[in-house]
Amino acid sequence: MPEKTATISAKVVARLSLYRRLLASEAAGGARHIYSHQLATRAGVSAEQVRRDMMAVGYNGTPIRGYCIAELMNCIDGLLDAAQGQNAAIVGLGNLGRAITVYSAGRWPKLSIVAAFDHDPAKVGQVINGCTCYQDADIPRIVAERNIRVAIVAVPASEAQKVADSLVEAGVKGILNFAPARLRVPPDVYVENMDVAVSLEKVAYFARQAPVRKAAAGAREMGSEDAIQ
Amino acid sequence: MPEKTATISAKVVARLSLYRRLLASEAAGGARHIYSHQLATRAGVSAEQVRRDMMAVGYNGTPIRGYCIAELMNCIDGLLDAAQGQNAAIVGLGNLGRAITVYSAGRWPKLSIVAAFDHDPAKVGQVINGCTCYQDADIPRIVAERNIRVAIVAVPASEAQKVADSLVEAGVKGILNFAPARLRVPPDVYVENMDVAVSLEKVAYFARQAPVRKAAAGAREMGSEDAIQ
DNA sequence: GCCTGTGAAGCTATTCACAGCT
DNA sequence: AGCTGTGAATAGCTTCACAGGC
Repeated sequence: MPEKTATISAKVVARLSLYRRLLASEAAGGARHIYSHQLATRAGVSAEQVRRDMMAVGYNGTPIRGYCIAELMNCIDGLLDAAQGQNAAIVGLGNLGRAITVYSAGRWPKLSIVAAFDHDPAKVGQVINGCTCYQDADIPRIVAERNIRVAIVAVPASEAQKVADSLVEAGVKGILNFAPARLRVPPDVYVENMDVAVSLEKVAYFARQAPVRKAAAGAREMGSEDAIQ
Repeated sequence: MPEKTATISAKVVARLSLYRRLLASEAAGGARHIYSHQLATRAGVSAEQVRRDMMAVGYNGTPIRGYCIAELMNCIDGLLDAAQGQNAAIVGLGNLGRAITVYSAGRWPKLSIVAAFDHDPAKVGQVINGCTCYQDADIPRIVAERNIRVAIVAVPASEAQKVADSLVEAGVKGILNFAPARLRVPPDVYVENMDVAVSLEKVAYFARQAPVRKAAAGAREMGSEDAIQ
C-alpha cells in the first residue's frame, strides 16, 4: 500500500464535514447505524451521492444495517482531521470576527483558533473564549510561534490583501476569506471565499425565479422576471 | 407570449455578481473599457470563463477595446436586479446578524434589508442602519406587509428550521442560511448555505495538503455554493 | 500582433441501473 | 424484501483552439 493518498475533491470534503456533523447528532440521539438514504436526506443530497462519498473515504457499510455510525465517524475524522491538531488564527475582530471566534471555540478537537488579530489597539489584549487578540503587526511573530497554517480573514475589503500577504508570508497555507475581495496568493495557498454580497445577490436572483404558485389568482408582479436583454 | 430566458446557472450568477462589483471599482478608478483577461485576473477566473459568461448575459464587446464597463454593468444590473426592487429580512441579531446588517446597509440600490427579527425581547425595537428589529413572532405579519421574498437566517442551528418554516409560510422564496443546519423547504424556495464550520474544515484540510499539491493547480473556487444541496 | 466569440474537446460531478449480498 | 457498491451513462462546467476582425 505504498500508494500516495489520492487527494479528495473540495466538494467531497465539504460533504464529509457535513456528514460528520450529522452523524454526531444521530449518535447523540442514540442511533448506532444509518442507511445511505437516511444520511442523504439529512444532508440534502442523493443516496447515491452518499455512497460515492463512502467510496472516496474507503469505508464499507453492510447491506443489512447500513453504515456503523461510530466507525464511519472515525473514518471521516481520519481524513479531515490533522493527526496532531491544527492551529488557526482570525484577523479582524469586528462583529463578524467575534461571531466566528465565539462559534468556533471548543467546537473541534483537532482545530482551534488560538490567536486573533486586529488593527484597533483598543481590541488588543481582549480575550474571547480563551483566544487572545494581538496587534495585527504581530502576525508574523505569532503565526510562526504557534505554527499557524490556517487563517480566517474578517477585515474590510480594503485591508484584505495586505492581511493575506502577511499571513502567507508568515506561513499560512489556507485562508477562509470573508472580505468582499479576491485575494492574490501563491498557488500553494488554498483560499475559500465566503462572499456574503455575492451569495445574497444569488439568493435574491433565484427568489425571483421561483415558480409562481398556480392557485394564487392575483399574483401581482407578473412582469418582474421578464428577461432583460 | 415569448418564452422566458433560460434561467442562468448559480455559478454564472455568482460570477456576474462578482464582476459587477469589480467593474464598479474599475469605473471608480476612471476606466472606461476592460478586456476579458483583465476582468478575469481581478475575479480569479480564466479569460475564457469571462467570455462565456458574457455570452450568458448576451453582451458583446469589441476586439478593439474589449468591454465597455458602463454598458456591461447595465447589462448585469438588468439580469441580477429586480426591476422594482426587492425587500429582504434578517432573522437573528447576534454578532453575525449585526455584521451582515451593517455591511448590507445601502449597498444595493435594488435590494435592502428592511426588517430584522430576534427572539430576544431586549433587541426588539433596536434600529440598525435604518432597519428595525421586531419580535420573531411578527415574522408573518411584517414579511407580508413589506412583501419580503428574501431572508437571511442567522440564528442558532436549533432554531433554524422553525424560523425557516415561518419565513416560507409567510412567502419568502429565497433564504441565505448561516445556521449550521440543513433546512427543509418546499422545492420552490431557494436556499444558499453559508456553512462556516464546513468551510473552515475544508480550508484546514487543503492547508494540510499544501506541501503535496502540485504548484500548477491554482485554487479556483467560487463562493460557497459548491456546498451541498 | 491582440482582441472577441464560439464549436469542440476535456473534465468533473452526479445519477442511473443493476449485480451481489444477507 | 431492501440494502450496498459500482460500471455506465448523463449532465454540467471549464478549457482548448481557432476563425474573424481591427
